[in-house]
Amino acid sequence: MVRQKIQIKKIDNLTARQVTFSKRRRGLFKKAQELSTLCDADIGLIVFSATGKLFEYSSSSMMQLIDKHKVHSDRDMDSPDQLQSFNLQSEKKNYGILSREFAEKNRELRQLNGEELQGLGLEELMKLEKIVEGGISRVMKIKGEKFMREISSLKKKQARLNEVEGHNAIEGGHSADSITTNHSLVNGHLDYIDSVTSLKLGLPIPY
Amino acid sequence: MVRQKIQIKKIDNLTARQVTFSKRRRGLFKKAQELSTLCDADIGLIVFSATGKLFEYSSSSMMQLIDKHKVHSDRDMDSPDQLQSFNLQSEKKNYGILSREFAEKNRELRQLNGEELQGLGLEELMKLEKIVEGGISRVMKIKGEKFMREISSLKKKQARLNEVEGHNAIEGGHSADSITTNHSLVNGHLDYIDSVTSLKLGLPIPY
DNA sequence: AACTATTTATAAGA
DNA sequence: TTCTTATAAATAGTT
Repeated sequence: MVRQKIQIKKIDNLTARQVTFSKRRRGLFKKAQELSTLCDADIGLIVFSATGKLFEYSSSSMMQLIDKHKVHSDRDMDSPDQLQSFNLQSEKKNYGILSREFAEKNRELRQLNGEELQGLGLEELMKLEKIVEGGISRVMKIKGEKFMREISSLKKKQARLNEVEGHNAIEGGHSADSITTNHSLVNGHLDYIDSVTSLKLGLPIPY
Repeated sequence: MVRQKIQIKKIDNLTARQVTFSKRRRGLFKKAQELSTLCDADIGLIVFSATGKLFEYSSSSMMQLIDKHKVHSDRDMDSPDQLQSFNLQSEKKNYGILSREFAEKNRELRQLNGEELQGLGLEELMKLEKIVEGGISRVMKIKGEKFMREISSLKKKQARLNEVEGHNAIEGGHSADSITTNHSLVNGHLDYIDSVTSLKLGLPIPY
């Protein structure tokens, strides 16, 4: 829609997805509020993020709205519902739903972990492999970035030490040559780690 | 907001209001659907027109979504509830526990998928990498075994065909030589597949 | 419904 | 997260 038109499909990059979620969520809520005001409509909007966080808007009361919705959709169910049996049923239903979702997530988790694979077909296995491969590459990418940052900070620290040592050396009468040599050795060592690490970790751009 | 910018207040003219309702309602539903797709969000949108007509959109099931919403909004309500309060409390406790476990599994799942990794330390990342590596190796092992079984059954089928062909050949007066040659070619072909497959799949013991 | 001049929303980048 | 900005999308008023 802007700097470039985008396809309406799940955004791959997590950060971009979160940013877009935040922006578009605001836009959506604003539009809902505007429609409600302009046209005197009763509107309820429920949004669960991928992480399960709830965002909601309601032009009146969400509870009332949901009840009203229930009436419209329940052209059938007309049990007498003694006392608060309804609430109990509802609680139990919630529990059942969550329980099933939990079992499902657990299964996914075990599958990603490489268990419970016997029942899957070749197609599914290959899809799973792709997913896990994507996962590991992301894990390794982040790990590599962390390594790089640590090494970079080590280098800076070393550079500062060298500087100080340099000053001391001059003050103490040592030659500039030895200082240079020492510096090179340190950098050489770290550069070696960098390249090896990059190779092993499959880093995006060797630092 | 176009030929002229409008104020966000109820539109006086009935016809204009109906037209705007129709246009903006479409826009709102489209935006909701886009957000759901782009950001993997679970969204429910309920709109009652001023005349009481219901319009709704849900990325999954409105019923489930409303139940999920109920759960989130019930982070407080704990009335004493005489009589069968025990069962209710117990249900709620179970529910709370399950809910937390669910959130935890969800997080694990996303981490295994390579998301939400920024907050983790080096140690944790390496542990995660080990887990995912274990996962992928198990996935590949199972996949390889499936391949092997399929190829094995293909071979058996081929062998039976050869046998039949052999009988026919003898009965029909063909030489045994040609049969052997044919058989070798078939096996050679399959053995080639086997070794390549083994290499690509990282099989435990090349069949 | 269609059109279109403008306003809004927003993707990408800082 | 928030701001900026170029561009896509939505839409108010008109036909």
